[in-house]
Amino acid sequence: MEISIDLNGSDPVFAQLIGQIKAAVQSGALGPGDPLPSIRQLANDLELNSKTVAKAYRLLERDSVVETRGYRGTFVHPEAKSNSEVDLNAWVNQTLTATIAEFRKSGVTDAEIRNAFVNVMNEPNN
Amino acid sequence: MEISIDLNGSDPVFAQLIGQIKAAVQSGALGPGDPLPSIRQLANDLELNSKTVAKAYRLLERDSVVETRGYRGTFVHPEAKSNSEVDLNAWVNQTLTATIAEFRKSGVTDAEIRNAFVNVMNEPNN
DNA sequence: ATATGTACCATCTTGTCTCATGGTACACAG
DNA sequence: CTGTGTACCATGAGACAAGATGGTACATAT
Repeated sequence: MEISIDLNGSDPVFAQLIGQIKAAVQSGALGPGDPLPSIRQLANDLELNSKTVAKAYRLLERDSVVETRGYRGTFVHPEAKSNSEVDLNAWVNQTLTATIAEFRKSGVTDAEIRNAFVNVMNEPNN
Repeated sequence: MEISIDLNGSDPVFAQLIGQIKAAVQSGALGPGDPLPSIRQLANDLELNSKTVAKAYRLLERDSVVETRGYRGTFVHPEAKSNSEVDLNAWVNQTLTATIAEFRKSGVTDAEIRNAFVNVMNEPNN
């Protein structure tokens, strides 16, 4: 499992980590149950902050590509391969595109859309 | 038609202008066909930049509260009263609230939602 | 002791958007 | 020549968030 990080790239580091691990899963380089390097270990190898690696692992676990077993470490999820193909962000992107297109078609200003957006995001609701 | 602007308020100036003109329409102080002060005139009276007043007028016309007749000036729209009750922003707010709630329910991070949002807003599509 | 993931505190830089400002210019009509 | 709305150029201040960093601490189990 070789991971290379481009600090000068436009993609954030944590996203590069996610992308490369997902790619390794899909190519078969990483199989179900395979152990991943520990957060601190990987951070040390790549000379990154442990919080950055932790962030990538946290998101990978939310997508069920990775499984964390407490103090025992992090492992590839049994259904990692199929789960790594699901793109939550693509769905969010499509939905937002359609919604915003409708707003604009109705004459709503981009500034108004952005304004409403931050209002909704910052509301104490759920 | 008396308009007072609070520079220290949290609401932006152009929004205060819109609000007060809509209020004047709903109270009957301004009736259909009544002329509004010209952009430069009002800007001068309130010691504002003409672009700020122009912004307010532009949005009022989009909402059909006001009618611009080219070089002749700006006038209250025939159906200004009913149109000034329609709240475009409320619709945007409700729609976004529902959409975002669904995202969150699916485990999407706020940071991811925000990221997707700015991507969609900045896309060169229409 | 050592190592696991995780949680909280915090700072800093970078980037982007809003709001409001200013200047200049145009076509139009009185 | 003056006044209408409108359109471009541009800039500055302020707010906000992402990304990444650092330190400290915890319960867990070997």
